Order: sequence, then structure tokens, then C-alpha cells
Amino acid sequence: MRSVDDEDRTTQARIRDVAIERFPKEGFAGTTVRAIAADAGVSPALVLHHFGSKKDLHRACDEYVVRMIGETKREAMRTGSYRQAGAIATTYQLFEPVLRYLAWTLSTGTGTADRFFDDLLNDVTAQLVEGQETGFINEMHGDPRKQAAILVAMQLGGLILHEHLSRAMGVDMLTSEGLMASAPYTLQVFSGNLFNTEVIAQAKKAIEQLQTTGDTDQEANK
Amino acid sequence: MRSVDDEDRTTQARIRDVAIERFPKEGFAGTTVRAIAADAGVSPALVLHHFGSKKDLHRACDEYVVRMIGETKREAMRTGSYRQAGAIATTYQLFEPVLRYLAWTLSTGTGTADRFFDDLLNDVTAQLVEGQETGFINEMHGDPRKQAAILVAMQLGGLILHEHLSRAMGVDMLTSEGLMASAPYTLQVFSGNLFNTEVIAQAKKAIEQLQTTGDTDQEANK
DNA sequence: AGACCAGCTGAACGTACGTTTAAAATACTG
DNA sequence: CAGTATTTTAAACGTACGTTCAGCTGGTCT
Repeated sequence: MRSVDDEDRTTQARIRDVAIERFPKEGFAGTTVRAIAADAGVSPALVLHHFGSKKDLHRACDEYVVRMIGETKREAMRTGSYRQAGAIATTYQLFEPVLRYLAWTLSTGTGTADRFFDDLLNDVTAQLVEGQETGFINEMHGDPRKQAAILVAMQLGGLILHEHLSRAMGVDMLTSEGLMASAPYTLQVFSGNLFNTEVIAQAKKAIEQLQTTGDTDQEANK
Repeated sequence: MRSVDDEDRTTQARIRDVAIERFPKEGFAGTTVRAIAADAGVSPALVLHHFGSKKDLHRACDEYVVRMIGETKREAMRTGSYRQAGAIATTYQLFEPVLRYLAWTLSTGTGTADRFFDDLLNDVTAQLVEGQETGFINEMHGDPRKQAAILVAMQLGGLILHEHLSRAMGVDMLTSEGLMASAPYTLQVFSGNLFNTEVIAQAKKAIEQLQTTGDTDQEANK
């Protein structure tokens, strides 16, 4: 199916897309310019002619992915489709290699990852605060931004570990089919029906105790 | 503080520990035998004398980390300390480089990651089933193993994204201090107090509708 | 003391890498 | 159609890599 698109894209775009596929698989150092060139069906020299250097190619991939995500997000905001299955769901509209690249960047971050994570964190924080005002969210304790950070990490965990998760769920998690297969389980966690209220209360109490005793007792059970 | 330990460890162990620190930072291909040797204060030849090849060194690191995690887990089971803050908390007793290595392996997996994830999944599934029998967990719908997979992915997300999460939380998430700072927010998610029950119900209904309509309508809003 | 053996090193080898350069092929423009 | 960019390539360069090998050390056994 790729060969169909090949004629529609410029050579430069084809090289960039190949790089986006290769970098997450082999890492930056493990991905050779020669391999990218071979995949794109061009000479190694052309890769550097278009992008300057391997490092610049990496930067170009980062920029492209960030731009693509930004556009997808804005589009989701415009149409309001992000309301349907949470903030992360919008990300799933992207094509798979971009998601893989994103997961790779997030776990081996280089500054671009920071920006992406923080952007996402800002969005979710805003949604949380807005939700509190409109009544979608109730009784929130603590800092909304920190609560949002936990939520974002939870959701991105599923993205980064999609391979393992797919194995466990029996569906490809980078498809909407996978998203829908997992949604009931995610909801079951958020619903609070999973753990007994008594257990939650106990855990809460335990944490409060630990926080008041301070962290000196960590040394004790070493 | 490292220099204190240096005399206690064999040269082979020192090389292995250096490799465990370097691989996640630079990737496999990006980590050079020469750099590892320099960090360990030995010649590059000695690295290969002890481990055979760079690939074998990687394998040795994997095995060491798996063994260390297994031992920590068994120890936690024995003392029962794993009940205190969830299954993942036991992992946090490991020293930081091992956690970094683990996070790296999980996101760029090579077979070892599969084994680790599945082991963890088995543990959590068992805990879930056991919890259902003893009454700690109620009203669980669906497959316990799939529910466990979602939970594991959520928790490991925090581990893999610890750098970003630390930035957002203002604490190093790979310390017990960080774990305790985030615990209330994690609990707030699990408690079900975060999202309005009405919102959860609506989302649940929406998912059920989508599942019955099938996945053909995905093409519609393209 | 001599033999031995594991731990360790310096120097070298072949290879594959990122990059450069000059030139060829192709497309564009007047 | 000539002239000029643009796209593309083959060939080569210097470097850094993983690995090998012969030999050096210091301790241990006989």
C-alpha cells in the first residue's frame, strides 16, 4: 500500500517518512544513513543533500511529528471529536509510524519530548480545571496539574507499551479497534468500581501516616 | 558515592553496571565499548575479554536486571511489603540505573522485555483474581488479565516517563519521596471520585454503542 | 624458584559509518 | 533549443567502531 503513496510524495518526504519508521526501531545511532537511503530507494548522498546531516534529519522528523500532532489536535478541537474518548484518543487518528516515533521520543527524549509532554499536560490540566467548573469532575483534591500529570503518564503508558499491551489484549492497540477493546477496562479503573472503597480508604490513611512520619524511616528497612 | 563501592565490586561487575547506565542513555548502537571501558577505568579489550562481545554484554545486562528484579520481587513477597503501596512499589526498591534500564528495555524491547512484562502481568492478574475472592475488589467486569494489563501499562507509564513526570511533580519520581507525592493522585483516580459518575456512565454507553455499530463507521468521519 | 593462570593492556586490523566532492541526469525557463 | 537550476549519483575520504592478538602483570600452586 505504501507503493501507492510513493508517487504522491516528494522524495524528501519519502526519506523523512522512512527515517520516522527507522529511528524508533533501531535508535538514532543504530539507524544508518545508508539504510534510510536504501529504504527510500535513493543514494546516501541524497539524504544528506536534502537534510544537511543525520542530526538535522532527526530534527526534521521531530518537527514534522510535532507539527502533525498539533494539527491533529487542533482539528480535533475544532470538530469537538476529542470529547468522544478522552484527550489521547485524538492522537490515535495519526498514522501508526508517527505514534511509534512519538513513543520513542518520549522514552529517549531530547527536548522535543519535553515540549510534547508539557503541551499535553497543559491541555489535560485545562480540561480538568474546566471539568471542575462545569461539574464533570467533582471533589478533586490537590494540584490539578499534578493530577493531570498522573493521568497523562497513565495514558501514554498504554501508548509506549502498545506492543506488550497488544499481546495481552489480543488486539493491535494502535488501532481504534484496540482503543475500544481497552476502553471498558480503563473506564472500570476510572469508575472506582474496581477497588473496594474500604481498600482505597486504608491506602489513603497509610499514605497520610507515612507522610507525617517523614522519610527517615526509609533507612530502617534497608 | 560510587567510588566507595568501586572497591567492593569485581571489575566485571563494574563494567556491567556502567553498561546498564549507558545503554538506556545512548541506546545499544550509540553506546561504544570504548566509552564503557573508559567509564569503568579499564581497556576496551578487557570488556570483551569478560563478556565475549558487545551483544553478549547486552545479554548479561538483561539477565542481571531480570535476576535482580526477580529477587526483589520474591523478597517483597516474603516480607509482604508489596501490600503497602501496590505491586509496582516493590520495583522502586531497586537502585535507579536498573529502573532506567528497565524502562529502556520495555520501550525498545528485545524479548527480555516481553518476558518481564508478561511476568508482571501474571502477578497483577493473580492479585486481581485473589482480590476478587477475598473481597478487596468488587464488581469486576470482563477478563481479569486484560484489566490487569491496563493497570500494568498505567503503572509502568509512570516508570518510563519518570523524567517528565518528575518535572511536572517537582520531585524525583524514582525515589520513595516521588512515589509518595504521586500516590494520593493515583489513588484519586482509582477511587472513582475524580470523574463524575454521570460522565463515566455516559462514556460507558458511548462505547457500547460504538461496539454494536461495529467499526465500519470509522471510515465515515475520515 | 619455576610453572602457571586469570586479569589486563597496547597496538593493530578490517569494516562500516557520516560526510564531501565532482559530475551526471533531469526539470525548468526564456 | 540553449542555458540554468535542481535533483541525483558514484566514488572517495577520514574517522571511529567492534574485535583480535600477542604479550605483560601479579598472585598461586608445586
